[in-house]
Amino acid sequence: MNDGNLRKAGLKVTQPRKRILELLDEAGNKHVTADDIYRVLIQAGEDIGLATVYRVLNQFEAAGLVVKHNFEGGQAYYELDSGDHHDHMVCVETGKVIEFSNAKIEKLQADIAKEHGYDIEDHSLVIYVRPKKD
Amino acid sequence: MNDGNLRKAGLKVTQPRKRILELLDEAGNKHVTADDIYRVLIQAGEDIGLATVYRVLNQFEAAGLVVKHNFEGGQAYYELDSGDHHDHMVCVETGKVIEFSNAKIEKLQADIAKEHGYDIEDHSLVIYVRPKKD
DNA sequence: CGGTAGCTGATACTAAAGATCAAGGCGGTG
DNA sequence: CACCGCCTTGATCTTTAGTATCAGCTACCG
Repeated sequence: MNDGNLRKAGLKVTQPRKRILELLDEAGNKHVTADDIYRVLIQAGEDIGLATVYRVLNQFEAAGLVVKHNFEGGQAYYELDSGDHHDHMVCVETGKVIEFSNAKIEKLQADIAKEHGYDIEDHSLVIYVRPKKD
Repeated sequence: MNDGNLRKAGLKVTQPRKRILELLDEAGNKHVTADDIYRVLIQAGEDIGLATVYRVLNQFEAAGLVVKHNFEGGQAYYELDSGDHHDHMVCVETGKVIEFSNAKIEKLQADIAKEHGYDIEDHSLVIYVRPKKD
């Protein structure tokens, strides 16, 4: 069923690509690293190489199947592209990631870009938070 | 003159630290990498190690003298902390970086965090833009 | 001026990610 | 349905950003 997405992207429907897509699907709106994916698949007895995971994730990103986030910490995080844009709030204590979207903020950004003579290509907003003190 | 800032941060006023501070000051609101700094200093005939540059930048960041940005591309960018918070707009065609700040956006972010039971610790907003078509 | 705590540069190391390449599998053609 | 070309794969080596280590040096307090 997901095979169609791969074909549309001009990618052969291979075992590793199917597995990785599946896994991203199961992860839902959790954000995983290339290494997370690799370890889970190895654990599951798959015969897969880390290089393949990186390669496939890049292809998925280029194809628009997947979104890549560069939070702090050096590692890239991936999630399936659900189509609806959203931003992220990361708790610096628990590491929890909350997704949100706010039309007003989006609008303000577009306005700011326009003021400077630009069009928005993309944007990345990450709010780092900690639990409210009682 | 800038020595005071170093002392306040509990750091000895050493040659490498003075040089790096100076260089950041000259850079103004341009954003430089650790490697940029290293290369410029070596070029200028200084006897400095790359490790020192990274170490000092971390200390400066911890002391609040410097702000570290994680744009896309894997390398961290640094700039002197001017005190007034601002966000960044990066032109994907020219690489130009424009700083801006918008009180409404800041306020909306605080509201969103509060709604979810969090306080804002920090945030990072980068808008990727391209010149408006005529 | 000394003594010492803190700093430095060289070097070795780690981790994330990309490049390479021989071997293998997908899928179009007959 | 078997074949063959070409895309893909896994293992491995390489690259790059950044950190850890450690012997020697230096700022700075008295």
